[in-house]
Amino acid sequence: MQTTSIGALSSETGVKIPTIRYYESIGLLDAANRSASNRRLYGPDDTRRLRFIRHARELGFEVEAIRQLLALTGDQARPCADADAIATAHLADINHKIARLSALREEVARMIAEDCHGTISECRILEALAGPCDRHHTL
Amino acid sequence: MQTTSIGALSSETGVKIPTIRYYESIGLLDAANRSASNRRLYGPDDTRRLRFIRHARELGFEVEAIRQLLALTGDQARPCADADAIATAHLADINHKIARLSALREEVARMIAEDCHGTISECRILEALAGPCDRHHTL
DNA sequence: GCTTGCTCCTCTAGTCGCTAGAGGATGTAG
DNA sequence: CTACATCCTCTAGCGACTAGAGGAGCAAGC
Repeated sequence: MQTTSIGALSSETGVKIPTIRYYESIGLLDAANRSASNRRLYGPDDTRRLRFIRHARELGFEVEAIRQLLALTGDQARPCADADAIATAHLADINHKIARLSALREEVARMIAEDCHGTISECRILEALAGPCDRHHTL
Repeated sequence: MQTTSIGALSSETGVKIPTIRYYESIGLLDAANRSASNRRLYGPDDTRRLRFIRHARELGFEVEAIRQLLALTGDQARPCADADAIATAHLADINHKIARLSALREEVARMIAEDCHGTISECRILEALAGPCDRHHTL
């Protein structure tokens, strides 16, 4: 049942070959069965699992969180409040990041808007980065 | 004129001591003068420069961008269009990150809203992560 | 059968921006 | 004089990969 090479798995899932090997090395993927010539062989289950991992990574879940989610799938009877908790914590984290980036955008945009009049010595961007108390000094 | 220890510089600027040494090692800060007993000594210029670096890092500028900004400050006559270009590129990057995180937030929020009814085997979160074509299989 | 070129293997080291720790020297206060 | 704080250098670790060396195997064309 295991006929897929690592290269085929890679193009099926969009995960690079070294990354697949890396996932194996950290235990996110089980060690693959090997062919007679020691090449890794994969089956459909591996494709699904790797797609799950990739998708979760794209959504910004950390490897540790993915490990937990995968562990949950091993226990069909367990209440999925656990998965919910992981996702909810992740959502809070996302909101936090967005808030910080938005504040940052304001600041950088303001910096650019107040731009300069020709030379570095008058540049508002560098002044803005130097901080409120340190204008007109050398860096 | 150079009387400040690394510890004092650290508490003045909020940059941790190992980080200051690290900045020196990568050339963001010049190698500090040393006391008779080989301790680093800093003056007000270092404090300003380090504050600039810290502020720019907090704003998410990468070390390489900061290096460029600092290089600009060395040439007072140069048009600050360069600084503007760096900041503008950074702003575009921030906007891109915000857009991606917002899309992500939608997806994770939807995932959570469609939550489960008791057990893992029915959990929408895990299904959502498995992707559109891979529901109801083992991972 | 042989060569060419692709894929695969393992292993090590590099990326970024720090952070932590070992092990030792020096400075300061009581 | 004894603590203890602060400093020094050096090495290794973090997360999540990525890149490269050096070698083996495999499939296709001649």
